[in-house]
Amino acid sequence: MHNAAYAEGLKPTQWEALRYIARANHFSRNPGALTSYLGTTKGTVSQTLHALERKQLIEKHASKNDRRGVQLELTAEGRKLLERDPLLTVERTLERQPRSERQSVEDGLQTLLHALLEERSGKPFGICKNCTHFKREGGGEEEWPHFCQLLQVPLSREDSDDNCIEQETPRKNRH
Amino acid sequence: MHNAAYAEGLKPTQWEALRYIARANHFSRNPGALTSYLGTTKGTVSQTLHALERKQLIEKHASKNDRRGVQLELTAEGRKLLERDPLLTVERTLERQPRSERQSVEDGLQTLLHALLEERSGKPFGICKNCTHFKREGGGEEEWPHFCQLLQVPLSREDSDDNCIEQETPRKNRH
DNA sequence: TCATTTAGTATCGAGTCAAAACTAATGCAA
DNA sequence: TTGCATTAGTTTTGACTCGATACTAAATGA
Repeated sequence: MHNAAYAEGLKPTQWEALRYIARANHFSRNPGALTSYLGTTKGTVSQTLHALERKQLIEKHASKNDRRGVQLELTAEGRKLLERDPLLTVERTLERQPRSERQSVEDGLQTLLHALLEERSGKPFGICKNCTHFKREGGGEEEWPHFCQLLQVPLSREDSDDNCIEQETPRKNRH
Repeated sequence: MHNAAYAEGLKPTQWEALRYIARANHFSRNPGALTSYLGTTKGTVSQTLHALERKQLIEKHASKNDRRGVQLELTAEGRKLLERDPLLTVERTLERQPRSERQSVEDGLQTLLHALLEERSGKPFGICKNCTHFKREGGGEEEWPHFCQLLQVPLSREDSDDNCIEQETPRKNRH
């Protein structure tokens, strides 16, 4: 898999960053959140983003609230390249397995991931709307129907379906 | 896991190479076989081995039969470092799972590995003594009890238990 | 108001990656 | 036996990752 991740002239980390941006909600679409997701350093991420920018796969915009902040967005080209993501092969292979077998692999890997994260004191990312801070229909407006009680901001439908760096789920099976 | 593989001042590839050398039988303990295992290029492997040599974790010896060849061996230090292999964490985590769950993860990943190898036209490596060319008790001598019918050479007990680049198993479940 | 914190960039040295050019030994064939 | 192709491995180059360190500029807070 490491090997496959050198496809299309990108490096493994560049693929990871591209995937991240595609799936992160807009609070999480910045260099800082990506740094925490990748578990690396700000400097490295800055360079990776610079490389992706040169390849015209992403764009950097100024953040609205914070003039230091950078908002990351995929370009059309970036979105298109993700259709040839080498990781899709894994997905397709898994989909060819019988449902029960696939399920047990997924469960096993999920457990492994959480154990590894705990040991490395990393933070799991998760879908916004599964979060303890998510308040359905708490936003009021049509375009921003939901609400985040942690950040105290209304949420769009898209934000709710994407990954968030602040996501917190009540964890079962902790030991 | 990618992240964890930067432990102990080594890079992911250096760990892979170290592990490989530790588990390969002596026909396979050379730069060429490692290149094929890693699915990369000779040049890259040459540099990685050079780095490991500088760190005194491996040694290069002249090959007996072929004066171009290089025989790779772990140093005592290299062997010792492998006891702190970051991948051992994964092993230990898996061992904490119930047997049935662990088994299904292993089966799933095995399937995934073969599918991926096939797609990338890579060659699976395997244990020498499970090979179609392996002839038990075909060597005659005490120190070299077994025999490889492909390479036409006697095999030591250690060689038989290790991975071989030439390994071929009669595959079930091919589709 | 001024010091601290936070968000991100720039630069450094070690190392990976593929590609290409290289050396030296081995095989093979006329 | 010569001579050429093949094979094993090294070296170099340019783009890039990685952590560490030093930096800039904006935000925060006492």
